[in-house]
Amino acid sequence: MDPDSKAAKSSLSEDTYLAIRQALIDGSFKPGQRLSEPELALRFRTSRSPVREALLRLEHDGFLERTQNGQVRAKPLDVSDFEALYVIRANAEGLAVRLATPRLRTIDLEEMGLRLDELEKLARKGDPDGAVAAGPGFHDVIPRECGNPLLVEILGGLRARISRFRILVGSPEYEKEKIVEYRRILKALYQRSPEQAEAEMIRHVNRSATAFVAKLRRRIENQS
Amino acid sequence: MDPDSKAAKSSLSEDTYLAIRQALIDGSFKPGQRLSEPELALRFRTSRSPVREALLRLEHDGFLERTQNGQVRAKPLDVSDFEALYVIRANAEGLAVRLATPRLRTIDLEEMGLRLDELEKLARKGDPDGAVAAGPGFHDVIPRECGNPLLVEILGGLRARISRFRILVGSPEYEKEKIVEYRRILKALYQRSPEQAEAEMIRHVNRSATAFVAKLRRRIENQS
DNA sequence: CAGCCTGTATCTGTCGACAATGATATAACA
DNA sequence: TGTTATATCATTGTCGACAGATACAGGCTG
Repeated sequence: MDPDSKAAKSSLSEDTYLAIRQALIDGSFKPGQRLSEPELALRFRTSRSPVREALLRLEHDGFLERTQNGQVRAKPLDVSDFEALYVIRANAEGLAVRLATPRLRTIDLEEMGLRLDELEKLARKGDPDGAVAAGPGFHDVIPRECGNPLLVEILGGLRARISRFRILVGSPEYEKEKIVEYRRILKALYQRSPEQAEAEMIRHVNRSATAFVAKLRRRIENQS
Repeated sequence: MDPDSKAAKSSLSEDTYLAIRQALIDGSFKPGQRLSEPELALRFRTSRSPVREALLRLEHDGFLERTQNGQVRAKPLDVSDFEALYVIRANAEGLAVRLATPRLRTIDLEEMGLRLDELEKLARKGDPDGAVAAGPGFHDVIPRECGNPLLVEILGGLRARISRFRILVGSPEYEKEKIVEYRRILKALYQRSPEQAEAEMIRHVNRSATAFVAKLRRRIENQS
């Protein structure tokens, strides 16, 4: 069997899609930068057809935009877009926990607890990279068990689009509040209270977003 | 200026996309039916390239799915998919009203009130088609004013996917409860209460969904 | 020196072609 | 007659080519 069931069959289209996507997320392709099909085809050693498909998908994913005459550019990173994304994400993450609450097995909660302890340990040692790495792990258990594949897909798309904004502010620094919030969510899960878990999650995501926007605004002010 | 700013520039890709999409929604292409690129190219008098782009977009839109070897089929209509869609839609519509509540001008509320009166009048006269036509009108004012373009897009996609299920149960019949629910939402809007508007909207969408599922289940039982 | 016109170069949308892969129908055989 | 092997056929992924459209550079003019 396929060890990774999510893996689409390898093809030039798929590879090109993933490569361009990565370049957009890590900033190799800068916001606003124009991307021409022949150039990309040359860069990724393929022809225009796979590039075209990749660009089409990325446009649909919200990474690219088209000028009036079909030219493609990396979507600029506006604060307003970020906020629009995050409002929706907060709601979606909230919905995911709410759906997941009755479905999570005790073993899942224990896994999340362990990851949380780990995260806290790393944070105490002042290891921000480790802390960042452990954070998403916690976040992945919930969609995995929410039982709604479409929601998982939507959430994945939102998170990917949001992750692009990190090139503006660097890696996220560790926040003490995060652990407190995670513990609150976990507590609500142990109490099997969907409403409370949802409320805590939404609060968590929103606070995280406002912190990010504040950082973003500082950056923009300093640079201008 | 372009009278319809949403109108993508006319092209074979776009036309083919819209045509296939329509065929999927109105049932000309049946759930599970296989769609081959050469065949579609022939049918729409174009070459495979525009067809390929159209199929790619439709796959991303959730109308199509691919077998393991890349062949494309109209996505089957499962009750579980319907429920997954509707859970998300309920939340998204709720979010949309919540965001729209402080932004709606009185004139918008009056417009919605008028449409609602109209709807009620048609319903009393026993004109289900008219009632159905007036319903969505009410629903469109809110996203239009919610101030979040991404949310509008997501909602549009969800509604389109859901609308495909109508081929299973025929046109929706008029429901008295709908008007009551609309009036409740409108009342919350007049009171400028985002939370209440959201709660009423979610309730409305959820009830509508359960009614639909019930109808669907009856159909399936009768047919089998 | 600024603004306009024009020619050039590039890009996108679309097309047909080809090879490799996989499905399908057919025929041979137990 | 059921099963298997085979040959045929259709389909997808990828490529290069072409035409129309557009942006850009450079020269011309006031």
